[in-house]
Amino acid sequence: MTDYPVRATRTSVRVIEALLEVREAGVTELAERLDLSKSAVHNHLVTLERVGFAVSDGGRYRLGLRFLDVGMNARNGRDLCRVAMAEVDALADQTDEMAALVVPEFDHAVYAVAASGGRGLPVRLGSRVPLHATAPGKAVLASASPSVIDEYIETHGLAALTRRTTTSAAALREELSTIGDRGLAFDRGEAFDGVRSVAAPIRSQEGTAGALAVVGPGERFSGKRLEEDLPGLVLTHANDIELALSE
Amino acid sequence: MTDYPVRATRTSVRVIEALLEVREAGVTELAERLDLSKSAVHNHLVTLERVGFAVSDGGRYRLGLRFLDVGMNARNGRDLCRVAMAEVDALADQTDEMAALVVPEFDHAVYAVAASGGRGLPVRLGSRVPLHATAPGKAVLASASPSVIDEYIETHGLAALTRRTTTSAAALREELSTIGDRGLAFDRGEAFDGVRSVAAPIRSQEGTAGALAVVGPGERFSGKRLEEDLPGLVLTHANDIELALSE
DNA sequence: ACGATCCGTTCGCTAATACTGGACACGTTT
DNA sequence: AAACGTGTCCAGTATTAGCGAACGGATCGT
Repeated sequence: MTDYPVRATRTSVRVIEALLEVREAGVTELAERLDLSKSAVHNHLVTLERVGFAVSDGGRYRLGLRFLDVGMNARNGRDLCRVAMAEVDALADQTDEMAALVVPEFDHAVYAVAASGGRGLPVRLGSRVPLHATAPGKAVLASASPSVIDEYIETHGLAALTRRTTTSAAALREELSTIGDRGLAFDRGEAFDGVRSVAAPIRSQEGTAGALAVVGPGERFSGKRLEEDLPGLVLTHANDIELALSE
Repeated sequence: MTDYPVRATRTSVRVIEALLEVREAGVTELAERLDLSKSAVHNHLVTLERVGFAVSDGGRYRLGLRFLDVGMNARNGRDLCRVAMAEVDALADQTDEMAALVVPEFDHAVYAVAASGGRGLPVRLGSRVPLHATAPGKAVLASASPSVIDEYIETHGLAALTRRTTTSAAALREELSTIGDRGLAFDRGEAFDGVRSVAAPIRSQEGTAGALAVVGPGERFSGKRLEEDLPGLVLTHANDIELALSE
């Protein structure tokens, strides 16, 4: 239990995390799972319900949709996300694939905006993936300074998500360097088997703010389409976002 | 400050709500706004950051995208929402308008699933609207017992959001009755000027669980399309959802 | 139909802590 | 260079978070 200055808040969050896992639970079940007294859990649940973060339904509790509200507001509160929405939509439309804006947070790549182009794979908004195993993640990482990259590798390691994940620090550094030069990153099944993606970094005055990506199945992401067509579209829209951001 | 059993959690939520309003703020600004000491706010912010609910950027704080993650998980954790996603997509596709699943929570209508059919109006996921002024809201309300309806009217009143909002209790009760009979609700600019919608309740074994709706501009929502075509599609998909839910 | 058993909730109690006010360190500004 | 502004840290105390036991209501098995 590393230093949480406000312990009660940490406890409430633990309750939230438990509800995240089990979807729905009673007081007793949560108390056992969290190793807390029933009354403590009850107090937290009542508080969470009062603020809309939990809902009770005849003794059983689940998470409230207020999280959706806050999450969407948090996202829309960021200039980059608001600006990127139209471009993500356009990219999804033109490619007929899933397009997304990814933003780095706590050393992870977070899907902040997504649009499924009809037949595209679904990507859960808000989901996190490691920076080293996905095209947008690498695009973001590539424009960081070498020392930051080293630190990232050191603290997080390079976990193998699939057989194709880059797990060698040297190989990753090399790849990041070429990504930085071209302004384009690829992922060929490195995070999920059979899922490929193309991404371009979005740069603002204070460094790289995120990445624009197209994600799709290996069957459709190959050959000239993967090497030229998709990269061209991604680059165009990434540029548009950068332009819209600067003014 | 009505009874919040865990006061510290309430305080953290107040910090979150403040950040929701101002998007980005420093410790001092938040302390003034919340009438708390700087150190207290600082402690809450550090705790919130540790759990991913806030991010600091050189002294300034904003909400973390973890809210998006939790919110999406909370939503997908509900059978109704998961089942409805495909139908909402299909409805948006067929109508080329914004389609949405609305779920009641804390006496409000919450947009839980949404799909913009290309040219549809955007609806913010997680946003709340009063039950009495929107088609899906009325659809949900209509299948409640008369006593529940009376209680709702008594506690919330019938605020006029536009000139067309139904503000008379008698008129609302009458309308709800016909909505209950037909299984269809309409909204002609009652919540937002120029915005109309058609909705059908989704009924499960334990009452009405939500409503399926199509939302669009008055120019396209009129005549036979509003009266027959859209209602037909909404009813069909609402039925499909009920079916998928029951097994 | 009726105990037995489970659950959510309530109620004191006490050790732990959330908040205050003040001091510190750092960056920018005047 | 000094005067402000900021975010962060520190000690003290009134507050309270969490515990354990008891209550009342529902559900189960018999």
